[in-house]
Amino acid sequence: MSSSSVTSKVLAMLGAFDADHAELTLSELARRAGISVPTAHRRAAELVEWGALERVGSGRYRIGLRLWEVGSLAPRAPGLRESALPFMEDLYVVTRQNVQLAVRDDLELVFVERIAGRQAVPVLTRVGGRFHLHATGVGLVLLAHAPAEIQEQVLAGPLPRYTAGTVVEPDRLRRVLADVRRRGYAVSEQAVTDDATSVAAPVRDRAGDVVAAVSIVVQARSAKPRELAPYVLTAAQGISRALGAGPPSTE
Amino acid sequence: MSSSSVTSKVLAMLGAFDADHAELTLSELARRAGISVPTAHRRAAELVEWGALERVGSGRYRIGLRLWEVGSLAPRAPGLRESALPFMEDLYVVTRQNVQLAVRDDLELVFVERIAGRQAVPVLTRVGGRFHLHATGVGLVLLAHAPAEIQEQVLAGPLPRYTAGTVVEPDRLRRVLADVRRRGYAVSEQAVTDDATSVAAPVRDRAGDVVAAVSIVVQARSAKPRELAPYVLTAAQGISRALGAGPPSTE
DNA sequence: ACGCGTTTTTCATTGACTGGAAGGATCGTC
DNA sequence: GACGATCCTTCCAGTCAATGAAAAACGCGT
Repeated sequence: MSSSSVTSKVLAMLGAFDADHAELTLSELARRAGISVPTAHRRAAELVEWGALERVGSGRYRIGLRLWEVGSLAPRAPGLRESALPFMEDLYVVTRQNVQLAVRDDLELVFVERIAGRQAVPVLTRVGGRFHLHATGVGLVLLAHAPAEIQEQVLAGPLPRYTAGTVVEPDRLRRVLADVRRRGYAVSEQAVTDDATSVAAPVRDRAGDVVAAVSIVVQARSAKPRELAPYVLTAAQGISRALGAGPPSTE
Repeated sequence: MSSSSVTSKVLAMLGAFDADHAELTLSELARRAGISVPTAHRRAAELVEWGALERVGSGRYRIGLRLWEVGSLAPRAPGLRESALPFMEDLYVVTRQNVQLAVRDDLELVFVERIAGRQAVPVLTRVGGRFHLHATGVGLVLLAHAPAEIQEQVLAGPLPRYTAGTVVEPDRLRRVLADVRRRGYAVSEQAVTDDATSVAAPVRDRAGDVVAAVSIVVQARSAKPRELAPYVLTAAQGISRALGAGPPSTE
């Protein structure tokens, strides 16, 4: 795909938006997409007409409802979320803590769903957002069960440090991952923020492959991972069953 | 936008997918998008490389995770959902029934969020799906508060009938809409399926405009709309407050 | 009214795009 | 294994949609 094709330019325009740049002027959009202003203007007009972009009163562009609608057909995120939500609800009702669901895409995780009650600890995640695999509970589960070449690529770094508790030494992370697989769930203690601990478990599909991870995120100072794990594992098993997975077995 | 532009063809390809056609062969994709097979093949390759489409083992195409990620930035759906979810959770915990959030796009509603416990009545909605405005609870709320020209267009029909209870006569629908505005909430009794009744209330933004509607859907035979309304109204007011709306006032 | 930055339009040029045709791949049937 | 049908992938001569520099229009602040 050459960066001179129309499709690549249109996609670059869609990719110009992120959580910190949810609204863009035409000039900003052109600059971030790496194309000329008149070209961005013309392509934007088509995208607006179709609904992929919307233009607000100030003349700024933002992502449109239609794009989200079409994106809602993606089986790996909203489709998965549909199956997982009842079990995540149950987990939320029982624990009243943040419940999260994530999938792996290449070397990163993508947050698919999050249930956050109003008393829950603040988390840095955003549904639809991406994150590194090596620090969060869900990330550790996804990494521990990822193909070997993915694990090697992640372990080859860079592994950013978020807190003093983030595991960034490859050898140590390897042992953490082996522990996740042996134990059947992951604990991430103050590895992303100093006040949060998460417990995560793997979600499997019909073929038995780990396709997602579900977790709860609690206050670090009141965290009791060993007590929480059965709840998370139960939710993960429920979701797995909904995805057609067989009964859980020891790995 | 001419149907001969590249952008329109790419968008037509994305639009070729729907809930009943979540996976498509190249030939189906080309046919549904109205373009030639070689053109679809080339554009699909670019879309796959970027992540907007994914290709599965059978060679079929489906919507890709990246498109959903970008779509998650759309303020009118997932952004709104973020603010609404805690209040919807509360409503779900109290009622244990289906909770839905929808927005209006032109002459239709789009379901933005749905919380469905496992004991709740089956509903026909899909997050990201569209529906007519004149039958569901959320649709009636959105229509009742829509600009006059939108209301006139919807009332001009066609108004499909789903059940014997669907209001399809324009004069009668007008009175229903006036009732929704006067009362402050909408009741849709067996208007979509024979076994479901929904109670819906308006969600307002900072400017006081109705930007969404929230509802619960319950079994028709056990429905008591007047008892349920306060719960729905409370959730709607909570969401409105989260969106920056002022205190509720009599309309 | 003026200056400046942003947006929108113009237009000659051309490179990206096109689809019919050909070839390859897959699958089911005999 | 041969054959036919369908789908997928590539080729290529011709076309036309796309391009960006430049100009015009617009909006805002002083």
